[in-house]
Amino acid sequence: MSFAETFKALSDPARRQILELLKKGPLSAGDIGAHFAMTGATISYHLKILKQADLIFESREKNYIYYQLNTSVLEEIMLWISTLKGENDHDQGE
Amino acid sequence: MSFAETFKALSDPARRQILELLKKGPLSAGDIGAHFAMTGATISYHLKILKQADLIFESREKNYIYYQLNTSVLEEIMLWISTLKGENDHDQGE
DNA sequence: GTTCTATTTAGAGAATTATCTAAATACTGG
DNA sequence: CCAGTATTTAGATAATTCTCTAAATAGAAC
Repeated sequence: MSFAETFKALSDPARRQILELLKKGPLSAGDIGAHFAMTGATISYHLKILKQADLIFESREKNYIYYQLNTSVLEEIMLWISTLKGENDHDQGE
Repeated sequence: MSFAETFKALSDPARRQILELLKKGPLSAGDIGAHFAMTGATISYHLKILKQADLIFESREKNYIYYQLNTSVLEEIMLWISTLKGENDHDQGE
């Protein structure tokens, strides 16, 4: 939810990779786990953190939980970085 | 230097605040420290991490070390986030 | 309702990170 | 060179984070 939470969530390589996987479309927790050498429990832990940071959301279907990228929070991060770069007032980077 | 390093560096609130302070211009380590309830040693620790992530650079003058924002790495982060959002091929967000 | 599959939660341990105090380094200016 | 100020480094500790195993929950399908 908070800014700090989002940055923290993005700070882990595994979590960033999960986001990259989800870029192509929704995946179940199991599908995601198949890409990593981690137990399902650990994947679940990372998914929880991404969820709390609002970077992903889930939808349940049949026996599975599908995870999906939520891009709206990324906008906020972009804005923070832009502002830091001094591109506060104008919307066009140079 | 690496991507991972940059995100890690950005994940700490104090370090983000340091970057925000530096937005207005160069500051000495002491000046930066004056804004926080931390010892100088801890500030130095955070500065080192920001430096290693290439988010700041230093220039020595007299008895002081001045720190300054380095925006070039921020571009890379922005790009990564843009790509994640699916704005890969076109440079104009919608 | 029992069993099977998918996922999460709980609890514990190892690794990493943030912080402190004390000491070291670096530079200034007499 | 000596004394003073600014900053970093070293070493220790507390807090946080990542990971695991084992157990719990949720739903599906028979």
